[in-house]
Amino acid sequence: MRTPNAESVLQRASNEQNFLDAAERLLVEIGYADITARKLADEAGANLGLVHYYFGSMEELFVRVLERFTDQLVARQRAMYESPAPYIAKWRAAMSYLEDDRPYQKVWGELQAMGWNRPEFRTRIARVHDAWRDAMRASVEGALKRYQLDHHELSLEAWVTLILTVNEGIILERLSGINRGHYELLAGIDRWLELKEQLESNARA
Amino acid sequence: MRTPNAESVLQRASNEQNFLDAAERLLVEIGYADITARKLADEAGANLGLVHYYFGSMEELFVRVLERFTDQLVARQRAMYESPAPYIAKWRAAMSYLEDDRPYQKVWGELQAMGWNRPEFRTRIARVHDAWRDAMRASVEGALKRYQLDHHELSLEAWVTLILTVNEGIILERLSGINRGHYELLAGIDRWLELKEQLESNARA
DNA sequence: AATTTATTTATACATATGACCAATACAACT
DNA sequence: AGTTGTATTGGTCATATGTATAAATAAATT
Repeated sequence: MRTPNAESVLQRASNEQNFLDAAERLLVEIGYADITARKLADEAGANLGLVHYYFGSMEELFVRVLERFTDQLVARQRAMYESPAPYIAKWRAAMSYLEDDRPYQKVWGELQAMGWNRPEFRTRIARVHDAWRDAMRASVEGALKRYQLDHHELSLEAWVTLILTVNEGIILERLSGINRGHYELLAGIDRWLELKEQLESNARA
Repeated sequence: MRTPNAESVLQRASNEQNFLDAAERLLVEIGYADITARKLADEAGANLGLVHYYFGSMEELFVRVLERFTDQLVARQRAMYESPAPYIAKWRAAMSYLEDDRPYQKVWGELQAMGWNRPEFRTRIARVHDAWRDAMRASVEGALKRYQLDHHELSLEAWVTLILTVNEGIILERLSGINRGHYELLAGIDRWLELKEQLESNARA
């Protein structure tokens, strides 16, 4: 008789994570379309047979990759927007992610592209978008009030959509190696936010 | 002796277009990753051998799809922005494309996703983005002057980037079945443009 | 130590794939 | 009609792929 003890359960989990890590690296390096069970085992430094021993099928492996990645993504977004920092700080934090996390964005892009042709994936990706949207809404609402933009033409939902789509558009362009105008737009928005912030703090003084 | 006459040259070209059309349909229906020579021949209603006879390889077939599609895309963008219509009309034309051309957008998305892992593709896609940007610049510049936005915080390049990335973000979200906030944002921008347009025409009167 | 279960390895297998080719059909020109 | 180059067809081939499995190895419990 042999029941798995705590240690071997941990070991098993760690081995699975090793495969998921390898899969993400391959998403970055070669994209989802060229990932095979053999390349994955190779990248993970493990035996081919383990892919199916652990995950049952490549399909299931990709589901696990998607689940782990999107869970992390949502957690990160929530953490960022839930902080009590002023909106401009959050904007800048989001922008620094945009700069630093190229591999992350490639993974996200590949997973989205997979979703375009797999309904199960697509619905999960749509849920992550919704979570992102929900996480940032309160923060944007506060900023609109603080900067007195809430009586303008654009509704809160419209502002949130604007911010989200600009972000997504920039990420998408970068995946194609396009950078033109990005710095100018982001710097311009930064200046604009700073101006609003100053106007507001002057008014309060 | 037999030299190909005009008719058979046309016939050949038409057969090739038939394959390219079939490839685009498959991009929409199943995505680039699942397209095989056999599925393509099937979709085109032609013999498998012809794929290789006409294009030499699948790789070359995809290059041809990319070339034809991007040429059409650039031509369409130029035609739209070169018209003498006021900016709000161009914006509305672009928005109606956004509504009507779902298959077009799926093809464009798939080609971009292919580009993420194929440098030759990526550079061509970047060129199309540049062409889009160049085509709209003069038009945006005119609008900024007309609506007296050119002395604001955002430079011309920043405005162009803003418009482009919002468009791309919306398209990207739609590919994942996401529509939240799109109507509100687009309607809000439309109202804002209309307001600017009215202010301007009143000032002139 | 013996037994039982979990893990790992190596290999096998049916199928799918891109590429290729020989044979045939076809159309144009002499 | 005969010749010549093109278009089309059906089939072949080597390789790659996902999955399965039998054998080997390791580890825990009795």
